[in-house]
Amino acid sequence: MIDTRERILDTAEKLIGEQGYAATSLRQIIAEAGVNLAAVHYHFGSKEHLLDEVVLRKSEPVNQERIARLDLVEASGEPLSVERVLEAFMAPMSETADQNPQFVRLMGRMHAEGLMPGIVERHFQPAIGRFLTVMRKALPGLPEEEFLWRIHFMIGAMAHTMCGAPDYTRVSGVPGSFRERIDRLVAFLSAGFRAPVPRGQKIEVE
Amino acid sequence: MIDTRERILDTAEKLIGEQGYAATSLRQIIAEAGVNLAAVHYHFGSKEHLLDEVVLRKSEPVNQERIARLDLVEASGEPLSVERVLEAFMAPMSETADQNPQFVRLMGRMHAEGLMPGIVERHFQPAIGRFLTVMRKALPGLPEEEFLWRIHFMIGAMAHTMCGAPDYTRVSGVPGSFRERIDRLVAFLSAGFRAPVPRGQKIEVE
DNA sequence: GTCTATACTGAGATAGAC
DNA sequence: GTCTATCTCAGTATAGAC
Repeated sequence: MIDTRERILDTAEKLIGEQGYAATSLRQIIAEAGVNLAAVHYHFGSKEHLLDEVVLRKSEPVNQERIARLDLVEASGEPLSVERVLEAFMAPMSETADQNPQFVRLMGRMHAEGLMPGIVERHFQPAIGRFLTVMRKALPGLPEEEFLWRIHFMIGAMAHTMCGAPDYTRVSGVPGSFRERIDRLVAFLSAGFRAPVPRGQKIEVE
Repeated sequence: MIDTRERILDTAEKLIGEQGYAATSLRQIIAEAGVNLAAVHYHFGSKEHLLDEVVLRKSEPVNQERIARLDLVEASGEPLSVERVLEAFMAPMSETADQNPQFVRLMGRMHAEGLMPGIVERHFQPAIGRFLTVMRKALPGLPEEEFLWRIHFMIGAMAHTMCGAPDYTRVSGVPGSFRERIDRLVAFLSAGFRAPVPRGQKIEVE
């Protein structure tokens, strides 16, 4: 059989995006792809490694674009705008998302099943490292510890917004592009990153 | 066997907290609890329902406390402070977390395995509904759609901070209580909720 | 090198005796 | 209420045909 490997990848991407990783058995994938069970283990070694290849194929271009845009922002000269750095990191994701619903579905499944941390560690580290470097330059006055916590808050909000609960758009009636989500998120996060640093046990701003 | 049900619950809570839900088999739970496999299905129906009972036992008091504090804040009279409402919602979680590491571990596992959305839907809805009502009063000028998106961002940041990646505290050297995390998070989110609403395609603040 | 056929181990679930 | 025995289905491993 020609292209056994590609047919497994394509079918796996489709089924895992539709049903999730845990709910999709290798036997279902091989039945729909018309290949033998052992061929999966020959080409990929395990179900987990198969997933890795499926994700890598789609996420690699996004992360390349992220790094390219971050390089551009950094080269534009300081002082860097927090908004611009956030935009450079998030826009490639939203643009891919708006054009490729299947990719969004897949990443949403990964997030919903708690598989994102491992995937991020294996495939997203270079782009994230680049982002941290440039973002740090945009916030020179923020204490390092506070900076890291705020990055942490950002990651949570971003993951939940890009990968989780897309049904929230129903509320307004309009479908709602990812581009719009990102605009809202960037405004929210920029304000958060610029917030005064809390001191002492209780915060008494207001 | 007396107290079969309770012994199953206790053992399940311990093992799932240590190893995760998927990695803990019913056979391992029944071996350590000294009961029969079928007893689990008799008392709980399925592995999933067993997990529900385990989580409910621990999360119910936290959500009760949340509602009580939100009632207090609302009764204090308007205008309500965004910080106070956020504090009322998050403090019970951090206090329980700082006192009960096993509960934190369990919730962290739930989050890491993508089981939180279902748990939230089944057990946290009343407390969240109460929070939304009071929070809305603290932000009367914010458009409804933007309000909902910002709640969404908050949920993501909060889930990631309370349940995910506690190792981030290593960076600073100090252990870092949940109380401290909440203070930082409240400051960050309050600024985000008060950010200007983005209009048009691109944001040009700065 | 690629792939097929088949067997192995362990999971959750269930029927029915006691 | 509890337990024994059994069922189905999962991922994995291996032997050997082409």
